[in-house]
Amino acid sequence: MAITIMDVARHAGVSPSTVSYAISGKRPISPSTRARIDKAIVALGFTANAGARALATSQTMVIGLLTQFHQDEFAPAMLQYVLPVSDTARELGYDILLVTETDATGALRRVTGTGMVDGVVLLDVVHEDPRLDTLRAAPQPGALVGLPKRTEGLDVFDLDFGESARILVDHLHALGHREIIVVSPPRHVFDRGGAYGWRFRDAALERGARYGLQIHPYYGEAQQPAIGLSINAILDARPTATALIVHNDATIAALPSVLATRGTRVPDDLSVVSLYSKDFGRAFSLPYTAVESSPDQLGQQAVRQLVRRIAEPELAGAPVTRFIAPDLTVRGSTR
Amino acid sequence: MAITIMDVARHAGVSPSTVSYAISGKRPISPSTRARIDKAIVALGFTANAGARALATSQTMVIGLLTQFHQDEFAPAMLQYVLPVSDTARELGYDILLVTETDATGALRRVTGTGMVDGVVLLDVVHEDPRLDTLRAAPQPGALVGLPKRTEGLDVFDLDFGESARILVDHLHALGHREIIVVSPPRHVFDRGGAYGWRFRDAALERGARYGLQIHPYYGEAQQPAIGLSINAILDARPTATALIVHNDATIAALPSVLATRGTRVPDDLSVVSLYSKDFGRAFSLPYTAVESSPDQLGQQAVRQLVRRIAEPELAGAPVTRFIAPDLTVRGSTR
DNA sequence: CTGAAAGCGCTTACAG
DNA sequence: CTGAAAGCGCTTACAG
Repeated sequence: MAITIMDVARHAGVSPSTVSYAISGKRPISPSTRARIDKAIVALGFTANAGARALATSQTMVIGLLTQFHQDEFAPAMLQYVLPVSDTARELGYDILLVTETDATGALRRVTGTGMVDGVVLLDVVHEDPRLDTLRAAPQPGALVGLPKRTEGLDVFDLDFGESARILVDHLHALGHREIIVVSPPRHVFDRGGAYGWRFRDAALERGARYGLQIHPYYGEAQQPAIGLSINAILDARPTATALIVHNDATIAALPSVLATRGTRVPDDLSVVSLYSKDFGRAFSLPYTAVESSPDQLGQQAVRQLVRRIAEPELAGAPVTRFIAPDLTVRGSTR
Repeated sequence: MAITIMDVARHAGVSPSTVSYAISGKRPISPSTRARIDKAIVALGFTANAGARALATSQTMVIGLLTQFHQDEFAPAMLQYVLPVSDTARELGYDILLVTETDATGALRRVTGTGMVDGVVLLDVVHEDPRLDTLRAAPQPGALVGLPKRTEGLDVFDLDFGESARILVDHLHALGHREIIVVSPPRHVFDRGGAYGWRFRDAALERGARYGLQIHPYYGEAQQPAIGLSINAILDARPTATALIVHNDATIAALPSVLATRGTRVPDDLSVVSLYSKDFGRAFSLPYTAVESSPDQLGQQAVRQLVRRIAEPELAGAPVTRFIAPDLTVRGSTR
């Protein structure tokens, strides 16, 4: 049906292999032959069949993107990761197969087993992620966004949550705050093994202890109206606290309206700092001083490393675990 | 490298074709043969190579999902469409190739030309969408989400924005409101040809005129702080208006905080109605009576129709343009 | 500089 | 009920 390399060859009066070489540039072609081939390609509107090429080369030029949408997750945060991965992949010549199935392990087995992809990026990796065994057994390489318990043999990329917490505590400490509330992700994130929760919280506690600060850690909520109720309860319970560190997407997104309703002014009544990306902050109009969570850098680095491993396995070297250095953006929400 | 149908055949002591038939079920296999084949498949961990299968059958079992991310777009709204499309596709046995390139037309040509996909879903279709000519020329079928000017030969799915506007005007009219503000999408959405903008606004104006209401249409903004400034300016300019219809994702998301800051109470000082999806409302904790924008239904219907056209082209019939019937959810934001 | 041929791993008429 | 063979549309050693 569609037009093939045979059609182009006939039209140009050469053999199919010559057309193939002309396209790939893998061997010299005389100018006149090349011209005829180019003309034929344009005239017939030829594009090489991806399946045939994949079969012949064992390369699909497709990367699988494995997302996880927990039912209780704050959805708007996900797209920030998907887009940079997709854009970086395309820059490097790869397309993205988006895999959103609930049965993530089965899905991973499927896309690697069928050879649909040359490699995979796993998003939202948790402490004991069931996908990792499957990934290790797969013939294709993979890159993780999110730090699991065991990183052996895997390329891992994550924000440095510990350092992020220390930067925020340092910032508040330098301003003279002595009693600080920390709102973590919801409890179920900890239960599920989202290590970023305790990595951030524990670092904040430790740093606070070193300075002799009072740090009050709380689990946050993921949805309204629970968010508003919990913030109000926490602030009521800690009337002498002067600063709030929010490490919770849903809570920080709702915070402006929660505080406005409560009549709490930032930074006059309360200093607020957080951790979110530029895009997220813009979407939700967040005015808070925050560590940039850099989903674009994470996605980009993961894809680049993955492609390196796909393209030149021998040169890619030992597995890496890379933490993005946090970057504080001051927005005047602290006093 | 990976294990093939030949390996399975050898292991089971049958021919490769028999293995293929056993897997596809396209011809009867004796119980004992079938048992040996099944055992071999499990023992070797065989999964058919997708590229080879695609080449042999000219079916990839992949659907291309063409998204458009306008730089000024309100990103959190996009994922609502992506997920239902992906989930529905998987239910029907298809994977999703996610295409996010800025050069949407070129990308569409690429994925259809290489035969990477069996069909495509175009998201966020505008009035004069440059992708449509390419789609019409492609050998694969496509389904649109969003109504273009010319629908010839295409399957189109969209919310009934006209009816949505009428339902909201009717609702306010029945409550006795006589002067109503309508906030539309940003002007650049109209400029770009996002027909949902004027379909909604014009229907609201027409309906209002029929009842003898005063309807004040305004373009909304897409980002803070412009959103807050514009809402404040509009409300100041129309002090006698008693109701606000918001057809603008970014504005409705910011409205609770804008109104709280302003000291405007809903519904005591102002009745507010809008148009957004359940998930969107939950993510942003929106308390407004609204028409449900049903991205899940749109995505699902588009994929189902597309798969019908892929699987049985002759039975799929003439192209359809289908409008989802709007559904009002009353949340008590009107008086 | 170019061509003929084998092969990638499946599916599916064609035979029996 | 099963097998041998052709073919899907490319790529790439092998020859010249």
